[in-house]
Amino acid sequence: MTKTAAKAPFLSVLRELVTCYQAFERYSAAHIQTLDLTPPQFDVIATLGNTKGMPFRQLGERTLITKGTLTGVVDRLEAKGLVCRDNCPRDGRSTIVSLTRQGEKIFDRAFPAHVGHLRDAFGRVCSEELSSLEQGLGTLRKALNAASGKETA
Amino acid sequence: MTKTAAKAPFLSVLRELVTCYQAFERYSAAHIQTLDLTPPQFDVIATLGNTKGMPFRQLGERTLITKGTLTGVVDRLEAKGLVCRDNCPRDGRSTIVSLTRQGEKIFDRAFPAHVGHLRDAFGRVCSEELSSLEQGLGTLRKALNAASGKETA
DNA sequence: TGACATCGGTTCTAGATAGAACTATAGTGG
DNA sequence: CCACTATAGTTCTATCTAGAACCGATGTCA
Repeated sequence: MTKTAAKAPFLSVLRELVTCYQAFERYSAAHIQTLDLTPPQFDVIATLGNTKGMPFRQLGERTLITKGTLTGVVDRLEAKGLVCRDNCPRDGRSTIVSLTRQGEKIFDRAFPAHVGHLRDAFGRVCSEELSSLEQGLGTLRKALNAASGKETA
Repeated sequence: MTKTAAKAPFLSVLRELVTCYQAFERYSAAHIQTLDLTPPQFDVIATLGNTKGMPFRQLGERTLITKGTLTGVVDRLEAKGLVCRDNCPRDGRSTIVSLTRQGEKIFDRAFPAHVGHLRDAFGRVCSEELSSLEQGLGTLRKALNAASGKETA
């Protein structure tokens, strides 16, 4: 009967977290796809927008993509002509990634459109509930980090 | 300036959803890894536990893994000797996946342990907050589904 | 200044992912 | 009973993923 394990009450929160996240991913990805981009590719474009470019390391921190993965994502964006790599004059190890002219065009068009798309969904939830949700998620995240011994807050 | 787009208030909820989900994934995966399983593999084991097996289709619905992906996951579990495929006597198209003896042993050991691991984290959050979180996530999920025109509720 | 640790990126490996095309079986309507 | 359609899994393609091993450039410290 897997007695204590079977129906711990928190498992339903867990399932909701997963399905909600997946619903968001699907919703967001469906729109991004119409731009011929993948979600990580869009993430990179969105992060580089309105900047003069940044090194790989920083780009990875902001997009939450690990460096090994990021190399491939940037490769494909470079192949599409949307970003370019340049040597960092200050540090011979470092590579600066920035949007090309064409990448900026995509950003200017796609970013506001995507935020608008998201607003269509999030706007259906009242702001009190959103802020309570944000707080609850923060609490859970801190609990997860604390439990994994990292105390990352 | 990407005026309307730049700092829509819901973007912070969004970011929290993503980071919280990732924190959960990391926390959960770290434990599962100690069992020499990947998260999807564990999902399959957990779903098959205490059942007599089920067809691919049903297994995919429950684990939220699409069928093309599921084939590969089951392949690897079969290679490890934890699950087996059998022809469905009722339907020649269908394949029944079930735990082997060894798979059941893993399940009996790993499933309660994993739930306990999760409880270590979720137990740090009071149950009122958890249920409020569950409700907020549900609301958002419904909003996302509604906005994508599916009205899936 | 020369040994050594560190850091930024790339490469490699194994696995997961969705989606589309494909195969074979099952059910359905004339 | 035969054509047609739908369904269950597999295969294929392109991408993403983390993590480990690697390589060249930097920085440190003795």
